[in-house]
Amino acid sequence: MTEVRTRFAPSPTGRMHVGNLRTALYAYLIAKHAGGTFMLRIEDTDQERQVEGAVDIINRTLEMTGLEYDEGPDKDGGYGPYVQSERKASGIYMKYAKELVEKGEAYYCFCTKERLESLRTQAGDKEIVVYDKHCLSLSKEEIEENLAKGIPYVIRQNVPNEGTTKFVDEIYGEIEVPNAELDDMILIKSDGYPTYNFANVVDDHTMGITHVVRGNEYLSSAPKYNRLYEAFGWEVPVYIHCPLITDENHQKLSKRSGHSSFEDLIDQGFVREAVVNYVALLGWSPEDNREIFTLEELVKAFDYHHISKSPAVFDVQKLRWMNGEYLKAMDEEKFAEMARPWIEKAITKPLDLDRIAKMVKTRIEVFPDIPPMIDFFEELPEYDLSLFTNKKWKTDSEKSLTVLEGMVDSLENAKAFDNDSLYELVQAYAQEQGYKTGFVIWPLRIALSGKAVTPAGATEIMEVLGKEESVARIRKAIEMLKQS
RNA sequence: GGCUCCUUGGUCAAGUGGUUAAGACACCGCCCUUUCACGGCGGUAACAUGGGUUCAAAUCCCGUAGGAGUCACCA
Repeated sequence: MTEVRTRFAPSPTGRMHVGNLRTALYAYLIAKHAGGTFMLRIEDTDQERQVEGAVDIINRTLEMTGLEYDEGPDKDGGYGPYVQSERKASGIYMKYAKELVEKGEAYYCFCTKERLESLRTQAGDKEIVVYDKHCLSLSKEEIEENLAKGIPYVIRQNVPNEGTTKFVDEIYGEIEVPNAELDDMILIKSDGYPTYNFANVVDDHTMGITHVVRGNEYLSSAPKYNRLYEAFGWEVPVYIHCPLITDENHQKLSKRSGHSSFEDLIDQGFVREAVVNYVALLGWSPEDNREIFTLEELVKAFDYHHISKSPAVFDVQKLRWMNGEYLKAMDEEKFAEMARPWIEKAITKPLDLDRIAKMVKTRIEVFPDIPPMIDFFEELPEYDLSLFTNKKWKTDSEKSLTVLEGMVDSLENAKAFDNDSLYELVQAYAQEQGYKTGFVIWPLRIALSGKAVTPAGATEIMEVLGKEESVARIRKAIEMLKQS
């Protein structure tokens, strides 16, 4: 059996959205699962859409996600160059295009933009152009003459209007389309660059790609590819079209519609492993019911035959859950380090930030959840006295006042101000008074944090806050309660 | 509009002729708990639709409906 070779072939036009990322992931997994080669090829045939620094983004994203390629622009594996503009310079595309012209599978076209415009027709809510093969009838002499005159030209694929073309996709099975539907697509543009479609076929073949992994949006152009492979007499690779990833409105994810790129997600506080893990599960499922996978585990488990056909909605909710799982499983030091900048957004005082990180670790899903959760450490927020009323603990402002007044002195005089000692103190007081512990804890929490929900118990908050601040906050609560 | 693909709970999904139609997220309830969270237990909720084929259909066939993709000198 021949080695499996897959490729990720992005065009450098900006940030990488999750659909792209998943395509890259699947291509990587398919290659690695089979012990094959994963390649990066840069498709920069559109000179106008180039975006400065986009190649860096691609590299950075692949590096961050762990999708290490075996061959690429900076890693020659003998199939280079790996950048299409460099391959174009060698004349490879033109050479193959001319070969097709020789075979009658392609032809020169000198039509002007204006003439093409006149072919434009309305189709539903869209305008489309179907080329009318006008230049196919040009004689050899006319073509020579036009070329000699330097009239701009393109080379188009010649698809007959009769018959049908079939192709086989590993996921979708056999698909057959009428040739009349297949436009005579441009192979070589008037600037001499190949189009994506043509460069793809030439490169995939010359670079030994065995499995073409790409998005479902290309499904309808696959038959044209097949015709090209057949015209050249090349072996058709295995096609694996991945189902679309859509937003909650079932529209294809795209940069243009403002959908999140991988880097956006990282900026939003997701961890890279969680994003990769989540994206792997959009459109593919393992044989067992497992959901949490490292990249290595995905490599082992990934069988592309289990890729599904129907589009998948990108569900941020579930990504958040998964991210939370990753945070919980993360080791403490690493979490503290990653959480640090978010903690510092809310806290400038010299508190025990690692301790706070620990509190927050099992209670958040993404890092941005942190600041609003802990801001009370920095400064006691204004709060409503109604917070002192709690049904479960059967307490209210009046009872809270009693409790706080009953506790404040012993807290002030406490020798040890750590969590355990404080808890003992609270418990002792509760027992002595015949209260439930929660009945005492509740007012303390409110007084200390001004919040009904805190990332830790009252005694732990006191430890972090320190005696002075804690007592001050409790006294303040007593004042407020008295006044009301 | 033509062509192509898709259609199991709100979402991701298992399921390939016989199942009480898994599981996860979300939601709800209970338990645990120093609140919340975590964790544990439980619950609501699905085979788009109409015809076939078959003893038997979520699974096979046909139609219908709905959705999506695509129809550039963009990829």
